Amino acid sequence: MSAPAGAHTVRRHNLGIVLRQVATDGPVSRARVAELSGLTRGTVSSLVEQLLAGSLLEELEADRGVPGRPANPVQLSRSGPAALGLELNVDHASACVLDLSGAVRVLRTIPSDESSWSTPAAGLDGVAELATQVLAQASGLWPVAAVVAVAGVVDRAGVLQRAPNLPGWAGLDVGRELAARLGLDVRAGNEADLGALGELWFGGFDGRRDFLHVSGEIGVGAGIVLGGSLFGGGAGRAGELGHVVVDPGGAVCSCGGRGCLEQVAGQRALLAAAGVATVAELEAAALGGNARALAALAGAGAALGLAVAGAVNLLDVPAVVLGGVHARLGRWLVPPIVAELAARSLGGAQPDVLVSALGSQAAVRGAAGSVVRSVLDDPGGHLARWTGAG
Amino acid sequence: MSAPAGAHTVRRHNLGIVLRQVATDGPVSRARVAELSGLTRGTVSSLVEQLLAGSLLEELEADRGVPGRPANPVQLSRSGPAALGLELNVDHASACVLDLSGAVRVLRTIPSDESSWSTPAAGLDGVAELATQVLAQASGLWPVAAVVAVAGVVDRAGVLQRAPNLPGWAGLDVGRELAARLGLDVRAGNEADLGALGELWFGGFDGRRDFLHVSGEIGVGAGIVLGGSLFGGGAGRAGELGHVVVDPGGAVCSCGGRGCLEQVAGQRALLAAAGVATVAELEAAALGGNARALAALAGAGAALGLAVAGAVNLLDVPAVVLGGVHARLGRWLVPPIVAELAARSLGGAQPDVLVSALGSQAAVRGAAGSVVRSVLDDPGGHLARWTGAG
DNA sequence: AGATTTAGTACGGTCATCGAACTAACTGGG
DNA sequence: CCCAGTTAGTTCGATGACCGTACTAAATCT
Repeated sequence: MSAPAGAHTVRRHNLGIVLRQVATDGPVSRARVAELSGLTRGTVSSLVEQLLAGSLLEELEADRGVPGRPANPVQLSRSGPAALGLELNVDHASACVLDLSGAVRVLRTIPSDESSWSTPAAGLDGVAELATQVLAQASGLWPVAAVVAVAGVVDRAGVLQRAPNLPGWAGLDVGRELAARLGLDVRAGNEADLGALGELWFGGFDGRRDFLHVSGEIGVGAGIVLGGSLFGGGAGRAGELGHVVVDPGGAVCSCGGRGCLEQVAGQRALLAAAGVATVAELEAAALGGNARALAALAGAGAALGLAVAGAVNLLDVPAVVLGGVHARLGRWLVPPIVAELAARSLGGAQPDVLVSALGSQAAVRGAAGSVVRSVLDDPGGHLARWTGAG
Repeated sequence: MSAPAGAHTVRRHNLGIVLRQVATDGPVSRARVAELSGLTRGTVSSLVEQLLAGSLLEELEADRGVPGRPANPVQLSRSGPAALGLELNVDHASACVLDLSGAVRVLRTIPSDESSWSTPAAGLDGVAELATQVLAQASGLWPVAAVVAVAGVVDRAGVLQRAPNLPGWAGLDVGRELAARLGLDVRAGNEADLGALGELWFGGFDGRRDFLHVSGEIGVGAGIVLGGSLFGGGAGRAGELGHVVVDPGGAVCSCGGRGCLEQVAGQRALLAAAGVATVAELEAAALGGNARALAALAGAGAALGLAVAGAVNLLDVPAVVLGGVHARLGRWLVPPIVAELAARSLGGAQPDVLVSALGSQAAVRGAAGSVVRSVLDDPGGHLARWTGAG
């Protein structure tokens, strides 16, 4: 059953309404918030006062020039609570600080080849180190929480269940480990899922609230956004696209299966098939018309299309966004994907295939963004934690 | 943005809490509701009084025998508002009246071969007629709303988008049509979806809140329940399993495609393949070891398994429930489905394959149940409509 | 008969909203 | 230079709903 409501609940709810109204309508006066939200001006004033006191909002200078008493607009604070996003991937790690408005204040990515991070502990130390660095650079901001994107299946408790591409990491509670190192609340999430959220909030596909985000790194994951929120499936493990079988007789995968999608369309497999060492080389080869590179890309595209078609038909999703490394290779991957979808889509209209502008930054930004989102969703809870009892 | 909250909102929320507490804990005293819900006894008394006045609850005789002042338990009213569920299928129509407790008070099914209902209008009249009959039999109950299950794709506005098995019905706003005939609020929903909800609420798979319900009638649909509520996908059209291609070179389907699942596992196709006329005959033949019947069932099972495997992997659903006609044929269909799932399930555990006890009644009961649910979800709204302004 | 126990009611206090009246601060015109 | 007009924001009493506590009610147990 759910919790009983009281006056306190009402306050909490309305704090959220006001904060989100300010978030969507930029700098805005109390009077206008009242108009837009349906609350009275008096109530809005009281709510705004509390949000200002908790430095979730900040007041701007009065803007004169129009008749009437000048408004004192408020906006999301640029110097208060901040969101820390982390990403822990196979070949790189990233950290990113956002202010409440969602603006990127610091963002750093470092390579992390296996040699330098020989053990999970070393990797966690490395990420924690990176996090403290970016936080130090984010002057005037203090982190309220962090979310870390990891390349593996994270269960609802935050434990990394499976991570075929991060040997030795399975079973680790990454959130807890990092929380201990950083002295911050840290939750872990799937890299593909958080990438999808990053795309939703910062990707510039304005208004698209339903899509499937294919996140190609070493592995291949899919995050599903429906109705503007993440769809996790039955146990939060939906969208494990990387291990859909696209070639029953294909190469053996790290997951134990055979012919998994990521053995054809994952970064490592793709580079190997093209006979190059880096994504940049692959791009150059493809631009130069190299037949082997083009064939590898065509094969990857077809495999992606096959895997995505099933998801799209079943979930009735109107768009597919290519992210991660696949975004950089979009010009070659999109045509075979579109072709495959055309051949396989039932009844409904064929989904659009779009290319992410965020590319490999989607996951960190989504991770940080979900911290921002949690504050915006329940500012009352945030205030209680940080001013009432913290 | 969402609506501002006030004292009124709190009341509404708490009315729901109390009503649902009574719903789950059977006849229960005010004091116990207070204990369970976290509200105070005074508040619960006031809320219960309002629910009694609106005849959503009814008071039972005091139960003596224990020390202390005897409790005056309340329970969901058995003689107040009722829910009307309707089903409009290819070869039958049903109507069902539930009281607030979810108990079936009247349930009738009539055959509806194409000859008797030559036009949609005739069909609608027939269903309306059936509805008035069952309502007349439900003495002491007055219907607050109805939901009608139809064998086709219903969009969010309630319009029947596609109905390959109900020629001439596409484009019809079935809810509005029946509302006009019955003088009741009627919403339309997909038969497979409502069947899944029926299974969730009345199927006896206690505690299972995540499953895929395959509803086999003339067509084959799937309703997906995740976390105890229906998953509709991007545009509410998720789970159109019947037209997944399972045999690219197979028979032409009414949807225009080729080799659709329902051309192998739908009732009509299954009977044809087995060379019998009715489901009862098919059962008898299979029990008698008839080779053709067994082969038809094995083929249908394999095709179902293939179609379901994709859904199960993508959505991460831990169980599959066979409903409709497929429930009756469960003993022959389950083994090939299990085999196919075993061959195709990735990483996670293999889902259970269960057989519905409700069979073809799942959809009507789910339809009526969703009316009950809407009252339980927002009794304040219900009271406002029926006692405040109606 | 009185103690004990539990159910339900009554009442004052608190909190957050609303509506309306009020004050504040600016523009623009005479 | 001053005053009307306009819009922003605050103040204050009323309302509604909850909570906590104290009270009454109606049984069983000793």
